[in-house]
Amino acid sequence: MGVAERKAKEKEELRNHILAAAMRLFAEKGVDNVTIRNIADAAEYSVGTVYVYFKDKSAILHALHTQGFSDLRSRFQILTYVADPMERLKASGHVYVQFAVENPHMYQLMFSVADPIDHVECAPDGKWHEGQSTFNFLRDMVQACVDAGHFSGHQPVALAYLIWGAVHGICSLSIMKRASVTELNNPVGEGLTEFLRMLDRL
Amino acid sequence: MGVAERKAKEKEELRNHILAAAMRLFAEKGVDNVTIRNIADAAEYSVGTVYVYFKDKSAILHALHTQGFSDLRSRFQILTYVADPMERLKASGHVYVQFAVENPHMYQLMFSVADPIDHVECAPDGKWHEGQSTFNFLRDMVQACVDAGHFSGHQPVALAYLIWGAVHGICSLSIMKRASVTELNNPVGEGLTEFLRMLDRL
DNA sequence: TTAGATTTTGAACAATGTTCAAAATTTGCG
DNA sequence: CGCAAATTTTGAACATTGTTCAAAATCTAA
Repeated sequence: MGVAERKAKEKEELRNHILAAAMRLFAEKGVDNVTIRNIADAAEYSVGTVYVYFKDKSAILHALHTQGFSDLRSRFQILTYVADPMERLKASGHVYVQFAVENPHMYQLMFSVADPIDHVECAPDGKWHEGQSTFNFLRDMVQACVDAGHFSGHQPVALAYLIWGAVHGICSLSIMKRASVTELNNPVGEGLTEFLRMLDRL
Repeated sequence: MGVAERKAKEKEELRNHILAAAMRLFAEKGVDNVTIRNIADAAEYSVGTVYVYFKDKSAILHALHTQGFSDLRSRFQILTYVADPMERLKASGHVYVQFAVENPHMYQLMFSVADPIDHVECAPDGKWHEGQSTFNFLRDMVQACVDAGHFSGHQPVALAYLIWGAVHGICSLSIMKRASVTELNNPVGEGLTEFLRMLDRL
């Protein structure tokens, strides 16, 4: 059945081709300014073909956001080589913030757009694996810090959520253009510095 | 000129009438699910009339978000009576979180939707007064804490931004349905507890 | 009363997500 | 190769959105 195989591969290739075109447009123009017709044009296929490979626009946005989490996780992967858990945790803060600042549109899609989660909720599984595995990585790092004697008096999982929230918050406010009121030159960087200084004392 | 006065009052009343209808729909269905036609229907006027009183949809969303900030600030007002600055700061965290949890759609509009800021940027002034005055309130509270001997080694404005970001982050992740992966019963409440515990030690 | 000003209307337009019958292409077989 | 069936691709068509604007309806003032 060599033909069936080749066909399957071609289908997958075209799907990726459309996705790549969507990603290009999207990184440049942001979620709100990409249309299905844009994507079809960029991929050099018709609108109908896009709908053969993706159920609807939410499916495309979900696929893109999945790539974003994949990218973020691969950046975290490097941190495995930082032995001290507290140093690893702080370094991951820098990695996270850098990812957000470098990919604001992707960051917005990953955390401030309803579509990807709506798509997940309608799936048979219903679980948000992208977010789950990323949070687990953070939770385990925090637990390693606790095991190393840090964060006494804190509840590890809740603390992990707070850490995520804090770093997310300073990125999100900046990306959503709410940080200008601080009149800081680099609110994200300075905010992170303050947070890491706090963590260091625990 | 009694007539001109009455006319002016009637214009303002109709504007508020439309806004009130928009607010009702919006609090119930969220930003993404309210259309101009919905608003016109709810206000019992035609689509065209809505456009007489508001330049475009962004103007409506901006007006709504302004009411949200007005509500939030009036909640903060009560805290003026908490004498100890550290207690005041912590109480304001609870007030902020409660506001967000009680008004998720409004919170989303205030911090995770581009429209209000776009509208501000196109205005003659160009400054985001709603956010500015709210941040100033927080900045002054943090400064009062510094004056009372807290937060040594921290930069007040950057710290204020971090505090805002942290509390915003735990609210935002929850409201945008990204917090389910923590498997915490009450991620917002537990996250805030962790944060206030951290602040207490500084 | 009535002419002019003001307010309100809703049909019409462009842009969007989505569908689907038909056209174009590819496959499998005699 | 030739050709029918299966597959893939197409783009016209539909519903819904934000938005505009000439006309209708209403109100004002003399």
